[in-house]
Amino acid sequence: MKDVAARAGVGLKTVSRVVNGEPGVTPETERRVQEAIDALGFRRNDSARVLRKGRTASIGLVLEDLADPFYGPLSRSVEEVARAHGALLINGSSAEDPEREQELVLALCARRVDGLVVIPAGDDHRYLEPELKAGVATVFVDRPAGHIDADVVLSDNYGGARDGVAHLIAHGHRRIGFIGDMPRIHTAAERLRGYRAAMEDAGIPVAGSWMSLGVTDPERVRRAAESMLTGPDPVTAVFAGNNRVTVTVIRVLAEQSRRVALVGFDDIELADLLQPGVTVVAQDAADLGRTAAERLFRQLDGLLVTPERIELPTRLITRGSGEIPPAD
Amino acid sequence: MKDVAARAGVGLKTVSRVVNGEPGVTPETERRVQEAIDALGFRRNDSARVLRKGRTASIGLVLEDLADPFYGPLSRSVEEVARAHGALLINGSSAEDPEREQELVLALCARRVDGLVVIPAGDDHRYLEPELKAGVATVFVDRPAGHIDADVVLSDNYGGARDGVAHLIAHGHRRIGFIGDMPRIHTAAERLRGYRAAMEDAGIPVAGSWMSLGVTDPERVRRAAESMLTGPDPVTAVFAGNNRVTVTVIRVLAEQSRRVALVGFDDIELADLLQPGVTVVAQDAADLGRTAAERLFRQLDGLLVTPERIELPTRLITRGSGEIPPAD
DNA sequence: CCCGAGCCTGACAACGTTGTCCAGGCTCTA
DNA sequence: TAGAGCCTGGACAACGTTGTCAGGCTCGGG
Repeated sequence: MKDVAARAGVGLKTVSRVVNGEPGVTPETERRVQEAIDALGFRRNDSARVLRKGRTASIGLVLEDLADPFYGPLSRSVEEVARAHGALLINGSSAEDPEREQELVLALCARRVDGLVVIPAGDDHRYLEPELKAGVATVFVDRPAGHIDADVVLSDNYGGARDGVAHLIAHGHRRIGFIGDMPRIHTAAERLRGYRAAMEDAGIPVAGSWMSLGVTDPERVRRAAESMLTGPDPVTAVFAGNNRVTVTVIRVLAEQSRRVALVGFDDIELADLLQPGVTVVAQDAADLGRTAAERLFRQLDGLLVTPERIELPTRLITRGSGEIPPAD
Repeated sequence: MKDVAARAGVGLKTVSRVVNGEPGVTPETERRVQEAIDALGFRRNDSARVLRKGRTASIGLVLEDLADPFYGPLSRSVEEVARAHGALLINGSSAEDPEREQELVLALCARRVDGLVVIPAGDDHRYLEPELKAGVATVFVDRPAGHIDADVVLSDNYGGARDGVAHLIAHGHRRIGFIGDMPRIHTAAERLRGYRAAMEDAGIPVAGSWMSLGVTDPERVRRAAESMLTGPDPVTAVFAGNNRVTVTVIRVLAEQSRRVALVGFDDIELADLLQPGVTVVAQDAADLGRTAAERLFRQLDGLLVTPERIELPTRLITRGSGEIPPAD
């Protein structure tokens, strides 16, 4: 900027005025400055600007895995809202590791992002307290924060799972398997709770062998599914706790001779083209992201004070696999 | 930091030393400083640090759409490499709009990212020249840069498409349709070129009605597919130019009474579970991202000078749909 | 006992920008 | 023609950090 000022023969502040489109500069002067800018290929240094102004016009998004088809649309919708507010998005994947989550969040705070959208991996976020006090707007998504009071936007995991399982029960199933992630993950625990509630509502006692918790890699999901299908008290239907589990279960069911019903949590692409189509409890990832980001910016505008918990509904999409009758 | 220094009763520089783990501080002093840091919830301001040191330890990634299942893994692998180098990733979607691409890239440059990974939307990148001269490391991915000399990492779109079409020809097809994106997009043009080459190699003249270029939204892809299936010179096989086209074509083919062969560019999830399984030319998105990011950091280490063009191979995965014989 | 070496520590400038404040010149009116 | 008021432009400090350098202290050797 100094160079530009020298070349244009004006003061520093005048260049600043031109760069920022501030009023009070003669067209003639502005032209000279603009010329110098183009000639020197000058671009304002936003780091210095941030230092002076205090706002970075950027927000951070910490999620589990950018490559997961559930988080892609979520991330995109957060980005859209950020863009509408003139902010950039810094992205980080925690890989479901609480330590890595904390490391990422603190790195983002050190960058002085204006706000944070966090899909928590850990269950204790007291480390964020100084930052919150310092004014970093924060919204949690998909799972609530641990031990701190903050905004959170999530899907109705409990209700969705309960409806999905009730759907199977309504089609005559009584022996229904559940395969989900570790119950330490909020969404997984809620979905399990929904499963149990639906079973209890129908007066069906749940056998321990029908539930598989904490398995998530394809190989172990496969073994879990096979064992509940061939065990002493074989299930006639399976409720899959998330998109990755669903995909593996589909593969296992395709190999079975008898027909087994399936309802999965999370929609998956091409689910309607499979034989049978896959019945799912769908949540709207983009809507989660949008809602969270909008709330974040409302915080930044100083319009919000009390943290709130927003729950978005899920939707049962019937496509065939959930309507298969029990084959005892 | 000033506050910390005051509270610990030491100089500014001493606090800086403690924060950065620099040697030359008595354990006793360090303890006092650490205490003050904890008490005040101090966190180093990286903006100021950047301003002083000149490096931001962050890189920018500009792609078309974070929600596209092709870019998720790519983005993730770039992030992994960045993480390994202690850098954060700033993400932006251009929505295939050249203007928005430029806007994003320049915003990232103003933030003084150390490097850029760009999946270009436009075909003229001369606007980047001042930045390149200023030392911003840059690698283009998936498509080459326009009018500037820069590193680029891409898939063998031409070869992949040629092989895919040749595969259909080898299974007896002669009337093969091609549905792809606008030829102004490099990948689309290359794949079209591969299609033409395979046809020419086999001595098959291509009818204009067999090609649909520039359609990309589901509705128009559907119409294009239907018209080449029912036209005067109906095709017996379709080559789909990208993942989104493939998905729509699958839907259309599922409605047909006769069996039509299909090979798609880009792998899609669950492709193996459909009836028939979808034969595809797969490119490795994660590998593209990783290769590009690694090259970026080698640039940053000053190890590279001459821009290079790196082409990664594609892989034909046969699953059934591409092996259907022609039904004349 | 004195001096030099070596270790800690802190003062200060600088990074590039913007907000504040003031000066100088111009116009317009009385 | 003089004074008031407006408009343009520049000097300067400050944002929070780090590199440079110098000062003061301790300790050991002469």
